[in-house]
Amino acid sequence: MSISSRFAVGVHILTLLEVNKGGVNSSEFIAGSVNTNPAVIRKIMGMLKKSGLINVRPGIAGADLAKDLSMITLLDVYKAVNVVQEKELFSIHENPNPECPVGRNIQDTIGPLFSSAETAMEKALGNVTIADVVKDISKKEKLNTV
Amino acid sequence: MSISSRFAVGVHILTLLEVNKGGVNSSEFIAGSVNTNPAVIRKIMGMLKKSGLINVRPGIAGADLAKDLSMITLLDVYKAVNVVQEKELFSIHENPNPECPVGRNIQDTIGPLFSSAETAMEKALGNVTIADVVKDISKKEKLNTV
DNA sequence: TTGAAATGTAATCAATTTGATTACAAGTGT
DNA sequence: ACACTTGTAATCAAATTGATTACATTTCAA
Repeated sequence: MSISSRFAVGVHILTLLEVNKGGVNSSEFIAGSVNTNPAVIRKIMGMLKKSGLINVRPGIAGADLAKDLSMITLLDVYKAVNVVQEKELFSIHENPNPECPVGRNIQDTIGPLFSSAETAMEKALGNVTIADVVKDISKKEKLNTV
Repeated sequence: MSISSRFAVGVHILTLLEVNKGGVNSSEFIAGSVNTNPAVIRKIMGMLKKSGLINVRPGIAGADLAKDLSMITLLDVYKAVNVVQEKELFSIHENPNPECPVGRNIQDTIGPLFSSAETAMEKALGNVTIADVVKDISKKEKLNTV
């Protein structure tokens, strides 16, 4: 299984808010860039808003970043869109046999190990910001334009 | 979404093969410890076998480890049970708008970033072996027995 | 103040995945 | 020959995803 593309879309949205900050970033406009339904965008924007990453208001078209580009990490987005619940990247089978030495301990033993791996992944996400994403896209655009 | 418990069950199986290496580790016995259906165990064992982690033969009851405990990492198990396809821990939305600067570059930009995070996670899994798991369970058992 | 336009949010739907279950062919040893 | 086990496919309910539709609520301008 893969982690929901809601995460990638969240990054897309934030990036677009910056790149198109001169224009009106309505859910419909963003949906056109992402290529999905405006309602999907609004749902994700609601999550980004709830986490304090963007400003959006009912009735008013458009949204913008609530923080500096360089202060928003991919981890912030990842957490915001709830693609994985805390400590649940890896699921562990429930109700193993308590009468078996392995069964009665396996959960407590691998739980922390799985958490460490999950944390390592999150740490990597925390080292990248939306500013980095915008910068990379700018670089790619310049190369394509030459 | 969470990664399939097939991974956790895979670790459980390998651990049990060691802890109960004196006995006959049939799919039925293992299923009793994991608390699931024998067919589920056989399917996972088939994957572990295909990756060279265990020995199992048709018609012959039981299985055993094909390598030294300390030479089997959680990453080996993770790869063996196919819970996540290569470079696909994070899914990225398809068909973003090619007429938008963000849309036409977002995939190539976040792809490598997501891969790095995925690799960080895998590296953490690679640092732990089944021997470590067995050792931890032994420790817990001794504490419980006192 | 009326109406157009946008956000917020819920409900529904098809597609996909998971784990459980059943069934049975094929291999093995007594 | 027979009992037992593995290998494997098919089926099924439950859960999740993303798309879609619908509509209440909010805002602002005419």
